[in-house]
Amino acid sequence: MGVTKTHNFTAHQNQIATITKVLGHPARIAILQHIAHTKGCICGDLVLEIGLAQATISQHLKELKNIGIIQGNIEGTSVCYCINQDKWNEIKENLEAFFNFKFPVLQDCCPDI
Amino acid sequence: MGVTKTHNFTAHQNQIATITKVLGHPARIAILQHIAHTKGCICGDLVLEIGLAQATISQHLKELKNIGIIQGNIEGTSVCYCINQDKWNEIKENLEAFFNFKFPVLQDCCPDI
DNA sequence: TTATTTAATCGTAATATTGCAATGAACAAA
DNA sequence: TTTGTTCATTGCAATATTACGATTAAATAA
Repeated sequence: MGVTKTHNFTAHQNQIATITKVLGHPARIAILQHIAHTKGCICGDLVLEIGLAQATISQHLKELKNIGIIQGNIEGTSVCYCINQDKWNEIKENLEAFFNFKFPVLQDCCPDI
Repeated sequence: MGVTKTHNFTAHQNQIATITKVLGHPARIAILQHIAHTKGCICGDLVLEIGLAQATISQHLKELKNIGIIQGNIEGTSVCYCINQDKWNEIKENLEAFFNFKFPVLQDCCPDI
């Protein structure tokens, strides 16, 4: 146990959960914000900015790369990370679609009882 | 070592991460969708619908309650869960604000190199 | 009262995540 | 070449999460 039963859920449910799971760590939120604001930056910048060990930052970057929201270009000994804006927008729209569910008007919690 | 360094991050970063972390499991996405579509339902319904044990569903419901996105009303031996629409909208706007970051026009990844 | 129903909680096992030191790989500079 | 720089990967320890059986608690029904 401890293993999520992915097969119990729809592809869409798993997709939303995969994305939000990656977003579900403050270091990764901070990394996204920093990269977005600086138009790309190398990993070393993030170590100073965020205050976690280089290995830890590298691991968080890997997870962000996994869902495609960032990409890295090698530049000599550095790596330049930046936001993949297409993927960013795709994820944004995906979450918006989830949250834009139209509730029945004036829904109460258990109104009949 | 397995413990997130919350103090390294801003309150806003932690807030976004807390919310997305809770959303980051397909069972919880499925639960939200089911509750939203049925205008509230008891826990037993979810066990049948989702195919996890009652204890597991109850645990997921607890996490959703923790961020306030659902609420439960006791009705005899049952509990009626429903979406807290105010909180739902608050979370929605929170995530939208995060994703509505305006990137500099025509940003390339490392355009100068 | 004694069942029955329903959901929360407890206890536990399996697995995942977080974080870091150490190491490795690739390149640049001397 | 050797040395230094930068980031990825490995290996490990600590902690968190997921899942479930068993139990408990609370309300209802018989």
